[in-house]
Amino acid sequence: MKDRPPIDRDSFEPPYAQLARTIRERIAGGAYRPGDRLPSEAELCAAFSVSPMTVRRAIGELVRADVVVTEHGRGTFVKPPQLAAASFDLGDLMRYLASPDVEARILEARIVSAGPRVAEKLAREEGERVISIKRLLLRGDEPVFYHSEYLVFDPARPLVEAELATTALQDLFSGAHGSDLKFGRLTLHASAFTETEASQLGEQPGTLAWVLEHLFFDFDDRPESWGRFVGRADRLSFTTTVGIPGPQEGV
Amino acid sequence: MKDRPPIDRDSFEPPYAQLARTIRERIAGGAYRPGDRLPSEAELCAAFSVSPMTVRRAIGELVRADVVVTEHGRGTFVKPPQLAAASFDLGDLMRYLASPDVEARILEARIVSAGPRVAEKLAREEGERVISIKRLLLRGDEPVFYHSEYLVFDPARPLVEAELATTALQDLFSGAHGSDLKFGRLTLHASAFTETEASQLGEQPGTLAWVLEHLFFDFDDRPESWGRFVGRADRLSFTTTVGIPGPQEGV
DNA sequence: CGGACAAACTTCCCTAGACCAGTAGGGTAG
DNA sequence: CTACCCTACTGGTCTAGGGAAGTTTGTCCG
Repeated sequence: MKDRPPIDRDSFEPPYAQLARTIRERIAGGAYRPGDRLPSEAELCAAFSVSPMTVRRAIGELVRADVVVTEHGRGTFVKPPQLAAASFDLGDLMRYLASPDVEARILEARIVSAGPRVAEKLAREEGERVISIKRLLLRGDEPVFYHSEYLVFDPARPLVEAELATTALQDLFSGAHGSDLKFGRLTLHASAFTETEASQLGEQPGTLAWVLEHLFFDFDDRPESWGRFVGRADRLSFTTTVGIPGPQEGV
Repeated sequence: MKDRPPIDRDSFEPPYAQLARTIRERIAGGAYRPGDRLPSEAELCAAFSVSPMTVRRAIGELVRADVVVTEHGRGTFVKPPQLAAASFDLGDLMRYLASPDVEARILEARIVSAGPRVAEKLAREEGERVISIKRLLLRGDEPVFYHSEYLVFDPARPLVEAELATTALQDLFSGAHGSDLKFGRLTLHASAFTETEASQLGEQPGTLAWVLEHLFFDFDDRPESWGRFVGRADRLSFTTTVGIPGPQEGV
């Protein structure tokens, strides 16, 4: 029962991370099973010759990763994998769309009069002027996403041409239109292509589609932009892992 | 410029949380804009009369929430809302399905011979015996999800009757079939109802559907169960928020 | 036998420093 | 003018404790 991996003080991996990894590995190896109590903080301090703060931080990492749960006054317990803890990350999709071989082609960019739906989303009056931008996202020569977006029209801040460039994707994902935005709300749902979308993407109307809707607000909590990405659903799925992944996981 | 909210030592909210909240509010209020540098740790220590560790913890929370980003040697900076940081949580859906007014009705539970697809998913030979369970999840009297699941058949561990009870949903989401599972992989994709699914749910075949597929592994990294939830897509969407939500957010 | 209480645990949060490492700016030697 | 280095400032990590608060257990007393 000798601790094979105590703590390597010369490693680049800081002690708290080594400790967190070690505990994780022991759980993955079955040394601690779901429901079991981990050694107390004091015991871990002694066993690994680190200070309480270091132990607390290591445990904190595991708590955040939903691997263990702490109960005040009772102890720290190993959690079974929880379906409810699952969350699907948009990061991979966004990084893919922001990659160099994906380009955005502007189909249309003009000032239009807000229809009822746009007016409601942007909290403006119907008929007010808004900027309409329609983009096609292509990977190589193949269209993968259709993007339609409406921005509130502010005469004081004329439409920046740079935002319309094909390189705007970068900003679109990292800092969306300058940095005057406070927060955004995203909604993912499944739908079917409309006529317009289908023709632009070269698909049949009614084909299964993902719709990712985004609504961004400025620092006065007023809607600033509203738009949606539409793409074929059968080419994209979201995958995630709960619990402690096996050895070859990580993509 | 007097700090109105220093730190209330008598509050139930611990200082690190008060500090994190205060900084968050200042960002939300526009005092610090995206790209701005926050006061340094030392300055925050002095301004709020707390120790460095407390400041670090507060900042750590904000980093984790993707509100700020720290750069070693340079400072801590406010992040604009990032699309790539978005993740869709299954928690709400799971809590909804686990609520008391949702019940699971067993349609079928028997031992079958593994077909090619099941055999591949469970890493077994085709023709081996597996347990097949089909459930209907009802809210009130209305079916909302169809659940099909295959478990490896282990004669040593006979099928627990409790797992088949209509109350099994609880376990299904929190600890899935005892606690012998190490991790699970979940995949979400959009699809259309098959004949079987449609008839069970009282829908038309071809209707848009969500499919949530789950594959659980035991502590030897062997697949233990594989199954999928299928439900109407037009009644369910996933919503999330990036950046700092406005005042009335939080559902 | 039963209930109150105290001790011994546990986690939680904090202090007040220390040293290391990365960055930026200014001054100096070439 | 350029290249270099030195210094001040930044976050990153850790130490070695402390007191507060929740839980469990066992003991003592009625």
